[in-house]
Amino acid sequence: MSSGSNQPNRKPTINDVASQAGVSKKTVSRVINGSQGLSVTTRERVEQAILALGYVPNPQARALALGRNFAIVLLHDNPNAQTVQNFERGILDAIRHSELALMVRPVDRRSPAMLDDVAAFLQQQRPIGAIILPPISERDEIGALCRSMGVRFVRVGSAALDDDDHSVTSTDRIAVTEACRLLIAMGHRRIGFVRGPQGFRSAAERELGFHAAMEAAGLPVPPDYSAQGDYRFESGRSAGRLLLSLDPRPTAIFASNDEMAAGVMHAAFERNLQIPRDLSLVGFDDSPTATHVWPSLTTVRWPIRDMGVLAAEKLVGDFLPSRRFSSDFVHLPSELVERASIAPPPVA
Amino acid sequence: MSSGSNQPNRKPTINDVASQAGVSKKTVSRVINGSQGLSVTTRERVEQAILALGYVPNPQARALALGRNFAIVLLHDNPNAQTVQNFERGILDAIRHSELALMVRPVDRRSPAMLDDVAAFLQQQRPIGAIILPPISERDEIGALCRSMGVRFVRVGSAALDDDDHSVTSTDRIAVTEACRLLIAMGHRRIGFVRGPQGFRSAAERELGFHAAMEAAGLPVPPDYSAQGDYRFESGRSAGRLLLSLDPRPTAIFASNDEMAAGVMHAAFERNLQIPRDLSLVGFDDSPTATHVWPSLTTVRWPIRDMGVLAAEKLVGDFLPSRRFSSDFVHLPSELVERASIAPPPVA
DNA sequence: CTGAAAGCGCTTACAG
DNA sequence: CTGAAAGCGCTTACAG
Repeated sequence: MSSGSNQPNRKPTINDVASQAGVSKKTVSRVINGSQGLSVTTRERVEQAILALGYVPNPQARALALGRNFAIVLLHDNPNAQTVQNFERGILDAIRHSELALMVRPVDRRSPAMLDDVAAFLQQQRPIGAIILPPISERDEIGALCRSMGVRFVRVGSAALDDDDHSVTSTDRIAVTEACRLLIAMGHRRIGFVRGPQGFRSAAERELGFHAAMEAAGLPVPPDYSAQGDYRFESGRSAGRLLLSLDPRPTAIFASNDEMAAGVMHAAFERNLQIPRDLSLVGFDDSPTATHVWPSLTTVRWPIRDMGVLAAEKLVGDFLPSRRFSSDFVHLPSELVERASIAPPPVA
Repeated sequence: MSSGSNQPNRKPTINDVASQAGVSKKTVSRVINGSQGLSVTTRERVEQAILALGYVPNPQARALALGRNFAIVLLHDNPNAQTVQNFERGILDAIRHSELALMVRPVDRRSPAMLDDVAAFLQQQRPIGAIILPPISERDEIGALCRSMGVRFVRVGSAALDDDDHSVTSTDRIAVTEACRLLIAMGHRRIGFVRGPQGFRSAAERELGFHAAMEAAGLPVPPDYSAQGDYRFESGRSAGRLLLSLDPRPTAIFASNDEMAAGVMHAAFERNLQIPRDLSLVGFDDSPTATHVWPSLTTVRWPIRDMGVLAAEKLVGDFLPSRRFSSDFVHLPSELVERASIAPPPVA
């Protein structure tokens, strides 16, 4: 835990650049910040001095002067590690060649002090902006909080949660409708549904997609063919046991995420049912689990990493050297991935 | 993207506290930083003023004055999202009630500029310290770099990578030996092994654990009963196909992580082998996959989250209000988790 | 045990 | 188009 020794060649500061270029440090500052209205000659001279000295602006000093940290914060309370990690990757992809850093801040959705915690954190760290993941992204108060604090923000979700400048959205409903339409086209009539947790917008959207497909096909949706889950494996197994004990039992089940689909698989195997021969199964997320289970799981790919990129670009596009999505982009498609877990229903 | 409006009651600064308490700001600074040698009366007066005003030190100003950011950075190039996420959780658990923030920095192991990138990042962000995950934690240069820059660091790994102040370690070798001993005790004689990627210390440790168990039991380890993998699912499937085509084929396989174990399962099912009836299988990590596959996978729990806590406590214990591990702690046990994927070998 | 001065490395009005 | 002055909110020697 030694502290730094005084390096012979200390880091060059804005003053070094200024004297090297023969200008004031204000002018150097203008170059760093890409301000308009500088003579080309001056700018070039400064840029050369910056290069020659290997000057890099000190983020701490800028942060103090600006009252803003050159960082963006990822605010989340998402229980799924893979999901969070993929968002992180996407954000980091986007800011890789920028001067921005990523800070991570998990919050506790159940705590009554959650909003105060977030407020205190933003007040302290003063990031340029925040990217907010579901499910907390779905709470309007958190958008209001960021607005009132002058912190940029983007809310990520399975449906539009805010205006286009402040939201990034996947098309879960459409994708689920498509998946169920495929099952119906294969001949399935009794399709079970495992719900996501109550109060989650993603869960609601996926259920709406299911109902849309069933209605369009004129198929009934008896209440007992839907079972409540909470996005976790255990809840999927319980839901599967329930649905598979129905008579007649469903010939296909859509689970609102892959973890619950894995739980349904266990319920099926417990009853010696084979997938997809006796039961077709579709999940949602395209998580590693979907490829690891046997048979591999047909699922909907949730474009998480791309959503992370888009959210970061929307948030701090003006700090990025390049971007992948155009600035008015909002919706990223969730897409069906066909694998081995679906087949036509058994001929009764 | 509105910028902040001037709030009627701006944040109190150290000056406000100083005048409220009737002391100099230097004294306030001393209280904030817990310096020795202050009269109890003075300290109490300052603490009351801090409470009354709701004062919180401005991290940006401290960072500039100290030349240190009140943050720790997680440096990693780990391909496994779940692993990274669990470390993050552990670190965040530890620093929850501190003034520290967590920054995440993935790096590219293959890039020749990797060390320069890390150096530039540390130079810019000036974190208090860095927690370094495997596999890059295994490179001694990265420890040397942190030392030379006066940045605290802890290297996490499956074996001691540095002195006790700078490393947190799991006991992979012992745990794998134990797992294999269990297989042997069940009656297995031909045990296949799927290696992790070359050059990874965790992979080497796990293989050493396997060999130790086999040797202790006087069992041969024919070279073709070991197959190369890279910790990814596909490599596990390939390795499984190879091992299961041997004659006589192994009655049990140890895969160096769960993802590869899932791949071996696929290879077994492709050949219509049943697990554990025809083949016993053990993985490593206790990742979600281990519970999601059917049959659920016997595996070794890698104590990632605890390692994250311990690493953070070791790194910045002096900034934390409380700690879970004593400061001289280094080794955290990897433990066997018995599930449904192992059984005695088929009676030939 | 406590304080006045100077400084960390930037940026923001305000001039000219 | 460019600059001198003041300030962001802390801490570090140096005194006393």
